[in-house]
Amino acid sequence: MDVQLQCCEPSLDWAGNHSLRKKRKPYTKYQTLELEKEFLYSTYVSKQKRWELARNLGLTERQVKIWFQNRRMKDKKQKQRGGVGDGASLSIMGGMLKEE
Amino acid sequence: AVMILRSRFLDARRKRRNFSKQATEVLNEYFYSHLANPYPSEEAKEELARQCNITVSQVSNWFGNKRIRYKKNIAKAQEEANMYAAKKAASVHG
DNA sequence: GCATGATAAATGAC
DNA sequence: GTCATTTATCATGC
Repeated sequence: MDVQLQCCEPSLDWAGNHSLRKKRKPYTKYQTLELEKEFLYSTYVSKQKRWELARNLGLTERQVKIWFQNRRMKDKKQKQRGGVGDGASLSIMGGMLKEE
Repeated sequence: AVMILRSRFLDARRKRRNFSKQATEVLNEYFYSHLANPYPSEEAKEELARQCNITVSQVSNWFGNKRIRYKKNIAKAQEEANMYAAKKAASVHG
């Protein structure tokens, strides 16, 4: 909880109004799946492919570009974190399978 | 489908644990003592991570959440204050 | 039921 | 391009 009142110094310049920013809108399962599919072939997308993806998924080319940038960062972060085998047991798999 | 399963394992949200009271204390202490500029350097993050026994990424996550939620609470409190101030003013003149 | 930590879109510095 | 952020959302803890 942050109920520490600003008693003396409300001069927090870092808390500026970034409120003109476009609101984050989660992508659909289909959009994410198609993007992930393309990411498997190449972590970098050509301009032609980017145009096709944007058109087929109802996204802008800028959104596709940024998605691949964020996806590469996620990939790097996961690799830094010591790969996939993090000691997860197979017994948990069963619970996941019936969710989808 | 296989990809989704793998992402489920990699998604740490499904195994989230609250930080220890001491760790939260250390982080809050830094945050409020640097309220004018609550952006710890990479070195400071590493030191905080060591003190709190968490990763640097977790320190970054904590400060990111702390900044936005602190700012939001300030804004909400201010909004509430303005609302009651306006209500009081209206009742006086009404 | 919200507080909290982690992740997903989106921006901007460089 | 990377990368540290902002912000909303997700998933969990309690």
